[in-house]
Amino acid sequence: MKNLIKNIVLNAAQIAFQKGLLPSDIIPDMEIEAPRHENHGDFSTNFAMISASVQKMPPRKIAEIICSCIKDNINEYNTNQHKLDIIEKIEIAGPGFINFFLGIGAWYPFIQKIHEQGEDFGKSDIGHGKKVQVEFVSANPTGPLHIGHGRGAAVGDAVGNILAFSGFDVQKEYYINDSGRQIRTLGRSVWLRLCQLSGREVDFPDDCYQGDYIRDIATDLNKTMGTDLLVKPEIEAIDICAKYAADKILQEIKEDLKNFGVEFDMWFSEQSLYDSGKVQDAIKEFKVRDVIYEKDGALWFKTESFGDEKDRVVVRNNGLTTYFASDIAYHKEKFDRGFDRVIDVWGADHHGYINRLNAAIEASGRKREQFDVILVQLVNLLRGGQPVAMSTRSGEFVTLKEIVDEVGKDAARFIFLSRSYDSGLDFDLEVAKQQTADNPVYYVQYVHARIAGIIGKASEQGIQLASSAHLSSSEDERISSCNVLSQFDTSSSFLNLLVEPEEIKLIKILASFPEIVEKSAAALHPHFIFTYLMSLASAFHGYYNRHKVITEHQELTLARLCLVSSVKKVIHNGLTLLGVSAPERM
RNA sequence: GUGCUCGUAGCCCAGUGGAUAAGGCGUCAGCCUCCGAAGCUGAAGAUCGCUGGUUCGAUUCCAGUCGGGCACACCA
Repeated sequence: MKNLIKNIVLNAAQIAFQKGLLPSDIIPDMEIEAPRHENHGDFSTNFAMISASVQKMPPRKIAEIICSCIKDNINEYNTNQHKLDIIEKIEIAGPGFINFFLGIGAWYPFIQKIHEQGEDFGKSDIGHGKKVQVEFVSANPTGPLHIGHGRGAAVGDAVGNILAFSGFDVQKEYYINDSGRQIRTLGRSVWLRLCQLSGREVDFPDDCYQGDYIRDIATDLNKTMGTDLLVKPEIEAIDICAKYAADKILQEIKEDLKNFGVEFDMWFSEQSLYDSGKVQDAIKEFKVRDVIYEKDGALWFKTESFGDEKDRVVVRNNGLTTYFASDIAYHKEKFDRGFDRVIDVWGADHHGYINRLNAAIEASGRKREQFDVILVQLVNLLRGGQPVAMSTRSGEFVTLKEIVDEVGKDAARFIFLSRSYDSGLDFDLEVAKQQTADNPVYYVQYVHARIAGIIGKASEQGIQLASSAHLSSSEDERISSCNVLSQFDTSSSFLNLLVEPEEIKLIKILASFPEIVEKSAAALHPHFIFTYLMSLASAFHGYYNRHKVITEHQELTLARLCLVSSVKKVIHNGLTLLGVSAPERM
């Protein structure tokens, strides 16, 4: 629809130039937008205002010329199968806006489109099949996932879904930090607990992992191979403990994510980068590119010349590589695997690493635009308005699993995606659990279930979705009103019976879904979908309370069933992008 | 101290250059003999932190300033 308006304006500008009404044929990049206020029309363009300087004319004058050219040709646009005007009125307003008022006939085709496209409505190809990798969560396998990981998981997963829906070839990946000191610390923590279990007197230092899950793992290990382990040399025993524990914790992380509705295409091990020599290869490559130098017995990467505040060490003077070294190798590896674009989702506390990683991307010969970091701000966990005390050091924290168990996957994900990840988020367990208006997930899911109820009721009354639904045995297909549409759209234009303001408003919102998805994909902001779903839900509830879908008048009933089942489909599509289910019953 | 980020109604928050700043909570007043009240309608509530700049136009971009959060290792 926006494109149509744009073409109309472009066309008019052409004609105006040819007729000599406008001195220049330069067309600046105009915007077509849906104005906030209804009395400013359905679409509006700033064409006249941004053209003022090139045309050397006042904006309102340009707007008048464009409008008269459009009006001369208006009949070209006003033909469709509903025999209703598409362009009803054009106005000049304010400083030079050209406002388009569409006739209701312009909107009915969207209902048909939604029914034809179903789960594909909203899809686009703006990604042109580009390969994109979204890496998220990537928590160390040294302890269970907590609420912050949950937000990152919800954001990363939704961004991946939205990009895939927009024509990108998306891979979701989890980077496993299974190398380095924290894994050794994990091994030591388990081993010390194991020693305690066998009755040895040992100190349990502060820098070890304190959580109860360490004891549980030690207990397991004690049962299976406790005595064998205790006679081994300490270093070897710690190594075994580390492997066992990391593996076990990773399995639990996978399980928790699965229960949270997140599935990764790839689990990538940091250790594998060392094993395959890729970390050393990357360092060699950087030496060849002359972006690495030696100082004080360490190797430094010249990140400062790529915009970082200072250079960074990649190999320490004790010969060990830093975490940054494997990160360089990992990101080089990502692009070597053929991704055109790489997106990392990080906790906001890591923002200090963006510059140095950007440096690594550029030094590897990639463009900075190919790499995005999504910084997800922290989550404050509350219960009934009171902060829940959490301390990693003491090992006392609420895990993602506990949250999902308590409030459910849908409520948790929806709340995580309800705000921009740029802002901190208060997550109140009591609110998330309540089935009240405070809890937005029910507000939206309720629409879906309510419509399912209406369609079921209509079906019971024999209003027909059922008779035309041929022989389908599945309930979903039986209640689908696609069949109704195909039965009617060739005959009378029964959708014309949808004339209530609330109905037109609903269709307009439905029609804007593809644009919202596109914006959401371009900005990498899933909460646009959230906001959209809330406004669609609100419009539906308002409509529902004012008008009956099932009426005495059969064609009107069918038209309304088509409308509400369109709403149901779009709600479903939006919720699916966010990883939230759309229940038939609640 | 340096860097990043956020300041919008009593509280939470949307709005990535446009016209009269959108919702929700809370408060007040209403709506179920009727397709699901997990819903709806109405009222009150905002100098968009402050000061400048860029422009036809700034909540939005830039600079400065104040306030909150975070980060500033040869740790991961």
